[in-house]
Amino acid sequence: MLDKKESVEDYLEHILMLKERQEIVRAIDVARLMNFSKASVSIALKKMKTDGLVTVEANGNLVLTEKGLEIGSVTYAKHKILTELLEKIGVSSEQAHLDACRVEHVISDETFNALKKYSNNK
Amino acid sequence: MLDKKESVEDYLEHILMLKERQEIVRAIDVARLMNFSKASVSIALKKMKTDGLVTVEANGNLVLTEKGLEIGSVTYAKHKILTELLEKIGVSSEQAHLDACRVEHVISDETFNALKKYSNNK
DNA sequence: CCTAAAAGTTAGAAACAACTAACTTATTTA
DNA sequence: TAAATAAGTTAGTTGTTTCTAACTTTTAGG
Repeated sequence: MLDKKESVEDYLEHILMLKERQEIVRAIDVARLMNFSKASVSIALKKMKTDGLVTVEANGNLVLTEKGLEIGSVTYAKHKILTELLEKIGVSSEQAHLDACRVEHVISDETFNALKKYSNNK
Repeated sequence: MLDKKESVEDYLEHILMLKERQEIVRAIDVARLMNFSKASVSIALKKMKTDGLVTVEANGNLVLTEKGLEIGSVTYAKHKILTELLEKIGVSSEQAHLDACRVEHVISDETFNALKKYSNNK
């Protein structure tokens, strides 16, 4: 019943978040941001490398592949729109963020598009 | 990372759905509705009995305890509101239903209340 | 340059929730 | 009522993702 999808999306998204504020993003940065052990991140990255979602440069810098970027950026976009919408209807910033973190993994493209459209029409 | 919460909520919610259309709800009905094996339902019910969420009558009828009813009805209420809202913004009925099924388990009370309020104010 | 700290990996374990297969118990129906 | 069908349980397995502990590798400071 449970997806592996969710976990991968989360990793990719957090890598992108880190990329917004630093050029070099290493496994340890991901571990700290997500509050996971280095071991968990290492294992997850191994799988994501195998699946062609990420590559690692000589200095440890994580680079998303086209595929990884696609998944990660869609997830991140969902996150932003959801947070925004929740805040608009009165949810506190922190809670909106937390809920968006979970909801972003389970909404369909159809719902995402509808939300995007709604968000634009204010 | 994944909650057991989600699974329990789902079972309780589906029992309630069945209660809306039939008086006697047995394990087999839950299994059919949720598309799970009898074994999975049996194990889940065992735990839910232990946790004081459900009781089973002599004829196999499942009865939610106060606690079970509380959790199940809140989940079901979330489901209904989410489905309604998604449909309102143009998501197809089927997809709205599917997404609600997943989102309902991960939104906070704060978000739920905000959505309820928003839903009432049209 | 060499040692100490930081980063990364591997091995092994624990939860959790689903599954199949095989079994028991209960209910129908001929 | 006996046989067949339906319902429920148990045992054992799988897959996923996290953890800790111990190890190796890399990086930096003195």
